[in-house]
Amino acid sequence: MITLSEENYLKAIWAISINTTNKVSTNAISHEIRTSAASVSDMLKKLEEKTLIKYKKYRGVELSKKGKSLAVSIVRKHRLWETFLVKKLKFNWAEVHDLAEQLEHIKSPELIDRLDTFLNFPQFDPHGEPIPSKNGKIATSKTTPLNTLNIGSKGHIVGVTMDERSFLDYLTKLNINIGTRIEILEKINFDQSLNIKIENSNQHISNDVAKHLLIKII
Amino acid sequence: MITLSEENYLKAIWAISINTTNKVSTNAISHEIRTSAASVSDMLKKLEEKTLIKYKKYRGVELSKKGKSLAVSIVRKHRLWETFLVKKLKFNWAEVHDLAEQLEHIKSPELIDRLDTFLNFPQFDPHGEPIPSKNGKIATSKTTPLNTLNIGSKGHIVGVTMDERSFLDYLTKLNINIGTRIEILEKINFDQSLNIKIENSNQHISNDVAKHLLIKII
DNA sequence: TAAAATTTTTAGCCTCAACTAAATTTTTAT
DNA sequence: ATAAAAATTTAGTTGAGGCTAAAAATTTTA
Repeated sequence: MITLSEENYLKAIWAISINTTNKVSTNAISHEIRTSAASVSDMLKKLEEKTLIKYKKYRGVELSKKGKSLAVSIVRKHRLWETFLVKKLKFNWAEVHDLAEQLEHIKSPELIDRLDTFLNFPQFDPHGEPIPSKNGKIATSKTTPLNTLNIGSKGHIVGVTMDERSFLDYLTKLNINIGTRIEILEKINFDQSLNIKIENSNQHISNDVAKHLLIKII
Repeated sequence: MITLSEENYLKAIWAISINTTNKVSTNAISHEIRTSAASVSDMLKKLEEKTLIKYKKYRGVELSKKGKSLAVSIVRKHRLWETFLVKKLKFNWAEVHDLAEQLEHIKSPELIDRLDTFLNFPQFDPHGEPIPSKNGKIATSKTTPLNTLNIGSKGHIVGVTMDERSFLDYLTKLNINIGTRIEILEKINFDQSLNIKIENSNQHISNDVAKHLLIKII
């Protein structure tokens, strides 16, 4: 049986590894789940023991086939629950992350398939992230982080790659949501910040914010 | 912060204490949650420490006001989740207990109130048990266990007081559900078993089954 | 390429919530 | 009213999953 804590480690390793081709380091994991490197080291031994990861001391870690499939199934649960919370219970998108962190650990394959059916097989969660299918497939759409676009580019927001409450609350304040139209007006060379047009008003955002916004270009 | 295990103890103590006026014994709890009496003894000390129960060594236990209110809120969550699973996700009533045991521990008062609203403030769960209101009120309707009725009594099933899967599966096989019409035809003196009419067919059930069926007499 | 800095692991300890075995208290029966 | 039985608590372990401090391995830098 896999424990709640093991599930969180698998999810963290998966989340880190989508952004790099390298093996995942102990330190990266300890940052991701806010725990000590020593605790991570301990846990990696247990996960290796259960053949959920491939791990050589000091050499980083990657998920095994079994580990990856488990990690993806947790992500599927997380995103389906978020969709339920927003679509059916009328939570706003900034509120649902922490709740979904709890709900994703409920054990029942039957439950999650029925939830999927009830929600009519959604493809994306409230933050625009793709919901893995039952067999582990994850839709990818050609999207670009806002900070990499050129001046004059137009498009609309299709996703965010950060689910911290403070970030989402800030977006809400800026009137940015999934589907919002956006245009790059100016890039400030000094700090890579951007002047953009959001629907019909002009705004200034930092590079740090821009890099977490995914745009579909028109 | 209250732990998952502590929540289960409070719920168990509450469940036992609705059937007796006496204090709840260590042994009764150990049976209810299938653990050793020694473990219960340990836990009672912790709950007393947190002022969730009133406990004197060797003298049994009762819930404090705070403990009772917590226990009832867990029962509320359990029954609302069961209602959701049956009404919205189309599970059958025998399947939902174990799932609700997991879901009842999700921490978020906001979530459970929204779920209540989404379900349109149900009064009873799929087993006919009353759902405590937000402020802890529990509806009581004058119902009678089937085994205490006299020959000739007629009524219909309004609830069951046992949620083990094997029991509910058996009821389903007998065609017994919430709302089913029932009439007492004969009582066997030897073992207190009953011949009853269910809708239009005659059946024979043990006293052990009958005592967990709640009837509203016509 | 050797020293310094960084990363990772090991060692030892802690808490929680279980367990068994033994001791103690309470209840029941003779 | 005792002795036997039953119930309960205490004592001592265990395993998960954290932690800090110290040791070891790897990487960076001068």
